[in-house]
Amino acid sequence: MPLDDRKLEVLRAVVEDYVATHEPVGSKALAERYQLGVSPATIRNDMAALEEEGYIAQPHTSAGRVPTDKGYRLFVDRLSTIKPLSGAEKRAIHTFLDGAVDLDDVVARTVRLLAQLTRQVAVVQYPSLTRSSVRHVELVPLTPSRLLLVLITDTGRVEQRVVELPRETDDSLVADLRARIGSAVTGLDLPKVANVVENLAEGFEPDERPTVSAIVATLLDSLVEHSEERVAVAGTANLARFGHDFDQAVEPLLEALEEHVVLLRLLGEASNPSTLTVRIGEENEASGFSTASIITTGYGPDDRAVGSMGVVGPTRMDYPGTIASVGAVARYVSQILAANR
Amino acid sequence: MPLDDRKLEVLRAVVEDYVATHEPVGSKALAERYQLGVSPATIRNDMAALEEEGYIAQPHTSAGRVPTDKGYRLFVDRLSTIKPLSGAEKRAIHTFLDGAVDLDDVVARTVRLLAQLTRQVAVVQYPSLTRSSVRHVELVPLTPSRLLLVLITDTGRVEQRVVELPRETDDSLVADLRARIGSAVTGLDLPKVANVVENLAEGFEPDERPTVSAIVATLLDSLVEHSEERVAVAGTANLARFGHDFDQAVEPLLEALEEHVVLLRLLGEASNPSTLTVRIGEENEASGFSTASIITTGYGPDDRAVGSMGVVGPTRMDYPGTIASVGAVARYVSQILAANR
DNA sequence: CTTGGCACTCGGATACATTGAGTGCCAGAA
DNA sequence: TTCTGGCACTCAATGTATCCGAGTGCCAAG
Repeated sequence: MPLDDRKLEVLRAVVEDYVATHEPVGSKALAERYQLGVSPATIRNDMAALEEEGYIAQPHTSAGRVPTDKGYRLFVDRLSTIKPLSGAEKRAIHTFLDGAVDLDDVVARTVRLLAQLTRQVAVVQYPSLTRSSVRHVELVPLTPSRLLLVLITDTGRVEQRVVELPRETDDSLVADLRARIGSAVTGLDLPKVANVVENLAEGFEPDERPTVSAIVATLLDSLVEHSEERVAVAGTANLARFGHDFDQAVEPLLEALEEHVVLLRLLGEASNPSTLTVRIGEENEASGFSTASIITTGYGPDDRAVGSMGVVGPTRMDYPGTIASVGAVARYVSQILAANR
Repeated sequence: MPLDDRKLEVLRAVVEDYVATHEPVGSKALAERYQLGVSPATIRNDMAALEEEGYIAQPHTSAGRVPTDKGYRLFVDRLSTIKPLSGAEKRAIHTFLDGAVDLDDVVARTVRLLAQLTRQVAVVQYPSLTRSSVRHVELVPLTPSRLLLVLITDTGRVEQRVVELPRETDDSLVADLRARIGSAVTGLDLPKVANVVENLAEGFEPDERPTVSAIVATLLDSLVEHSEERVAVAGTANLARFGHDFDQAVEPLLEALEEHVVLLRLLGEASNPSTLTVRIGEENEASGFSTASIITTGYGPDDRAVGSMGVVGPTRMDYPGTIASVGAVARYVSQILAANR
């Protein structure tokens, strides 16, 4: 049996009411609160059909209905329109993000802003190194046998590593190295740095090569091959506050939120800043997220996604509002990144 | 009535049993589990005396006793000896921390290690800028009218800020500036940088002064005056797992843990790495921490504290074990910082 | 000062009755 | 057909009564 328009209207009403009240919703309550133009008995029949198709379910026999994952999915895909942000929300985005002094600050402010707007847990990935290019490489001598390698990307990330040199090295060699490495890699995508840099040592005097190799090895190892993706999390207090919204324990969620590897998998890799993904309940393969929904989107300058951000909340979340918030914040952050390039 | 030795023994037993079982402890259970050498009736009398003095209390008439804040305080101050770490724990500290590649990594690993060892929420403050000195200053031109100011401290912190220049500036001026600012401030404590640097512009040509002033202003404003103290937090999942240990909601705790300003006040400023502070229950003036205890210590190379670290847990925590863990981790981190100097 | 005995207290567990929101189904109306 | 009102039924949640026992305070004897 196909679902006619009224049944879809009933599903929408069930979802909206359940999200608002957090209680199983019965036919009578629906008839009272929504203008469906039919009696509770008719709604009961429709609900029975919706249950038959798996869009809603009963926690127990004598209770109202609750949307299933499938029901939320249909709601998100076909029944909801994105709720425009309020003026206050728009203003909050601007005032919150405009004062950021550097990339770390942008990310920190963004994640707190998202958590505050959506009242859920927010996650923001730092711009991925593998999607960035080199803006500048700096070598800072610390002692004759140690130096600091600083790498600055076009997205504003600044990474540094201490390099232990195999022999004492004077400042002029360091300056020479800085110039040659710099001109070799500046402007390059980080994944391409590997190709360019690995034969760099050959252009030097034999007794300088070990030093060059040490630096190059550090550059490659920790910044290209083992480059860590970093993430920031905020709003875990919202988990405690609205934790009972999840039908299961919040503990596995909190654990997952501390496991950045898991988080990164959850964020997924967005190829395009303008696409927004909603994963509902069991659609998340990660364990512990069966009663959670995740809304993610990419961000980055000029439709080139350099990272992802999103929020994690109970499946019974306000999808239209949350989707609008995540989208708006991502767009504004993308603008900021584009302006700072 | 002064507390004789046996009464103190009883208090110790009450604390230990309550921490182990998390249940109010009665006279009979004490007589069975601890070799106090007296009958339950005698223990009852002692407990009545301890209650009279405010060291223990009864949740309700027909229940056992529970230590009060005052009881824990006495226990910590006079009745407990620091529990030596197990071999596994010592090994964990070493293997966990030895692989750190830079300061951010040291802090990140430390906070996770602490959370894991103590099974509580761990907090680590980054080495304070105000207690650090300048190791290196770098100016990286981004565009003709913007440059990146990078500051590296002796504790390994790397801070960067974008400076908008009032006019276009060529590389040679930047190089000159770098050299002069560098030689002026390298080695100086950050709080002293302000004095040295504010008249630096006077040594330059009049048309260069606005540029110099812009850089100096950024340096002062964001790195000396408004220098943010940063903190890392881990183990919030432990709050959920053992949250019922707190007699009240964990929500205000989670909120406080996201408010880094509050956290910094809680950590307090440790002047000496070897002193360790225990604040129990109501001794924490911060709201929401009335059933929490905080154990903090400073850390830093050579008995010079550059930051604090600690853990937050329920008042009914294993004080001897937690104190030992916090102390050991802080000492090892101090060593690492000393070695990397 | 310590101990065994004893009456007393009271939170928590158990059992059972009551309530009411909500359902499914059916017969009659539109 | 499709909708509606009526009605019996289900079952979680709530309330009530009762019991149980860990634990106490007190007292008199050792």
